[in-house]
Amino acid sequence: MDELLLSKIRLGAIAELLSSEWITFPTLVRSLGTTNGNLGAHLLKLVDAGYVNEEKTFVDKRPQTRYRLTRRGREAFKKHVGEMQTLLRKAI
Amino acid sequence: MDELLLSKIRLGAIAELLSSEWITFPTLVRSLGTTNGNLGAHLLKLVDAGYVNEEKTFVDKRPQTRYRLTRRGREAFKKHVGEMQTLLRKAI
DNA sequence: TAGATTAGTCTATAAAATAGACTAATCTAC
DNA sequence: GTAGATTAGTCTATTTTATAGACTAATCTA
Repeated sequence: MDELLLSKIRLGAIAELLSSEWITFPTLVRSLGTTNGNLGAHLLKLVDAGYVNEEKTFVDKRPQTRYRLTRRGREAFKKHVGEMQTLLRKAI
Repeated sequence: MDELLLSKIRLGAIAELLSSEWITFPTLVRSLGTTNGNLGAHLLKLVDAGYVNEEKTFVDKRPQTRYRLTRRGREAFKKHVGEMQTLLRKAI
């Protein structure tokens, strides 16, 4: 079981990233309804695990950090769901 | 998203309970490889949420606490898996 | 009766999540 | 140009949660 995926914020971030390409930090803060500090800590874990890529650039002379799901992150999420489904079969 | 189900120990307990009827406390401790105090705390949350029933009896003059998944717990787990699947569709 | 075993709770510690202060830079309006 | 507002993001302190193991109370074994 993937402990990284046992988190509301991290799962929410992955959900957002599943359907788009790059998403910026402030966009994720708003869509997840959390705070800068909290999201920053969670994203760091996802980056460290290789589940998301982080890219720091400047846009209009302002810093911009954006994130994208990696293949590895996508596969990890699929695997996680598969494990849950396997468990669920026992429930029916 | 059901925060109660975002826990390795609690998910593990539910996985055990999905396939059987009543399971005793020490059996769960052994199968989950955790400690008494830890499991006790997690089971308390599941009981408080109405996801599992707790029954305290005496067997051979010894106390025995055993647990069983409730319909509500089963449904909550199903719903949780369903939500994960919904997310996953975006990933493929 | 002494020591070992068992069930389970209680408590202290460790780890994780969270909020918001803080820094540094740009923008706006005077 | 400068004062105040805004933005991005990091850092730190606090709160919450998870965890381990001590502890209690009872039974069993020799």
